[in-house]
Amino acid sequence: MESLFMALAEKTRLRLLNLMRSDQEVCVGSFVKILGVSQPKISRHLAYLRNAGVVRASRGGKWVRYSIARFDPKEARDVFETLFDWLDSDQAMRHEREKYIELIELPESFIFAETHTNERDIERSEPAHNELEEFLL
Amino acid sequence: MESLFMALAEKTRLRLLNLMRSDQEVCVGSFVKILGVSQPKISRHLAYLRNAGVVRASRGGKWVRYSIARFDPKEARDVFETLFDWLDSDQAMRHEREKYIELIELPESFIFAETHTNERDIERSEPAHNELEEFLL
DNA sequence: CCGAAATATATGCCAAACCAGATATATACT
DNA sequence: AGTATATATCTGGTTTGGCATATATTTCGG
Repeated sequence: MESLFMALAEKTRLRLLNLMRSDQEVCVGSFVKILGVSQPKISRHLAYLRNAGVVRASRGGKWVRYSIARFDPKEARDVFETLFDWLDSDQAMRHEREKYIELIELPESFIFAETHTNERDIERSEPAHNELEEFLL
Repeated sequence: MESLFMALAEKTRLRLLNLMRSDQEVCVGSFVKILGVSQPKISRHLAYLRNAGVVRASRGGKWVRYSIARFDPKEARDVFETLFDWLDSDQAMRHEREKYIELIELPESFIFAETHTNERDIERSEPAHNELEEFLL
């Protein structure tokens, strides 16, 4: 219980969780780009959350996607529900989250690309960060 | 927001908050006796909670009584509600809290004694810690 | 009514532990 | 190879606990 709250006691981690709401799976690259935080920092905080049992990771191809774990006691889930409502009342948090939701709703979104055929791979091998940064601009 | 969760990320502080549920005002001595933790440690963690804006203190005579503060955003209060439900699902927490509630329901409870008449004072001048420790045994 | 004693609470200090942040390096996948 | 992600390490700052001590408030003795 303490470790869960410890996991929530940091801004970056709250922003990470905010993007993982609604059973969304988010890959590290998205975090990096949307939050504008360095990749090692993101990775480290994700490791914190992982160790605290707050998120789980699943590797799909080159990407690792994180999502919020389901908790044993229902009461813990309820805490998260209310936390999310709180996050939603925050202007910046809501904006970041909407930005992410827009992003993944793009049909050509490469963020969640699974295994690709070769054609697709070529598309993806384009300088992806440029497209993404353009979109996020 | 982070500071609030930081305040919750420690067992002693959670136990303190657990005793302050239901708009109860609790004096430092009660914490010390019920939780079995040294007085400076209690005082320190209470100061931590005070600085984080989680609790407020009011002095009544010789005693200082702490209670959970009311928060600005409703969403923060909701987090606390669910936190309390979670605490209540914990065996030890529930027991500690019941112990405290029994204690303050004693009509002769000296825990919250305000200014006393002389007769009363005599009662209180008995070795109070013995009574209390007896009760808590 | 004054001052000493008793009780309740807070704080200063120190060492140990812990944690965040950054950079560098390693690993895994394509 | 090159890209995506993870880990290791170091450093500085924060937290923590214990102990002693300081402050505040009431009580009591004279």
